[in-house]
Amino acid sequence: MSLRHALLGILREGPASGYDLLQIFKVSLHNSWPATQSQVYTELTKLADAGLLAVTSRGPRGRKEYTLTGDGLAELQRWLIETRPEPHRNEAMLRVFLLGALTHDQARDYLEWLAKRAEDNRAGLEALEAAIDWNDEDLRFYGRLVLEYGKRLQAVNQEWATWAATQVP
Amino acid sequence: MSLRHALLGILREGPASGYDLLQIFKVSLHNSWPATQSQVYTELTKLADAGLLAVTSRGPRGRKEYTLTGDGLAELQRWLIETRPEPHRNEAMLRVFLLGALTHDQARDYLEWLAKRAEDNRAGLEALEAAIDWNDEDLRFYGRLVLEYGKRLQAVNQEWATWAATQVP
DNA sequence: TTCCGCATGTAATGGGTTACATGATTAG
DNA sequence: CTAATCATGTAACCCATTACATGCGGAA
Repeated sequence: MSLRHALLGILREGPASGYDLLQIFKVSLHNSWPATQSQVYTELTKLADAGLLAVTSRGPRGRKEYTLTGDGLAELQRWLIETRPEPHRNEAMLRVFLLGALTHDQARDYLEWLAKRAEDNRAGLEALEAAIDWNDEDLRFYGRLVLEYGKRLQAVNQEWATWAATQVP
Repeated sequence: MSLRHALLGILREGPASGYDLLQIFKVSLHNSWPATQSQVYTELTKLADAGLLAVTSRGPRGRKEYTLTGDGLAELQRWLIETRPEPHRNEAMLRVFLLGALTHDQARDYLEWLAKRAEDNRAGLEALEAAIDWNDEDLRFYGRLVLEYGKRLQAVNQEWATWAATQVP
């Protein structure tokens, strides 16, 4: 259950509405933790019911602004300290594992597509880096580390996929 | 719905029981696509009902051996050719994003733990590589590519996490 | 006044995890 | 005989995705 903690974490920066949070998910968090509109709104309601968030103001069009409570911050810290991430699924690699079911040409196509996607992703991250105005806040600081990771990861993805395509007979 | 295709793909190598498949998931596939016992058995039943697999023999203790059908192979190929993987969630990075909620010491601990885990994973992959007896079959060939990817990925993970830990004030 | 963007909510469905439940066979 | 391993199945719960459904406010 990590969406919950992602929301608590973003709200640590300051109050925001569900709509605001969705925009943040679209730009900064999309690469590490995608979330849908439906999911965000239902989770916010649950978090407010549980007392981890509070509705602190209401605006036009039914807009509700949520603020992190003391309990919410405590839960976020507990989760970060007491639990550790599980290794995650990698569908791209599962597919490589199964490529023996295709012809060599088809397999090579897939690997070349992976290389291209990695290159596109890398370019997207460079663009994001240029677009963000970096203040010295905590989230910006750690966001920078995540961005650096993304760039390194996409570089490896691209190098590996390019190499792998040459290995197919 | 990828577990379905993972099962079809493994059964392309030859008939196997649910129990056999679980062992394969434990050793070879655990890193790219973990699956639970419960999930494997229910999915096998569904696949047989759909005609993508057939029960071709029965052994002691109710053992059922499943064989890939023509329809099953066709579905596997269709999935590999017509669909492409979505980018996946990365909980480890989500956590980095949220580390501003902790003290610098606690954040550094987490990053150092990540580095250590990457090192352990890498060692595990080396051991796996040494343990596998490599025949020249398709699945072995592509399995080798996946293994190479795993090693490169863990190397980047380790380098990045080690570097990131030094960046924390 | 019309369209776009803001803004929220819910229902159906599917996949994954945990837990429960059972029992046969074989090696020591 | 007894423990470990082989072997399968099901129910409850949670999370995520897709689709449906609604409506206000501001800009042109």
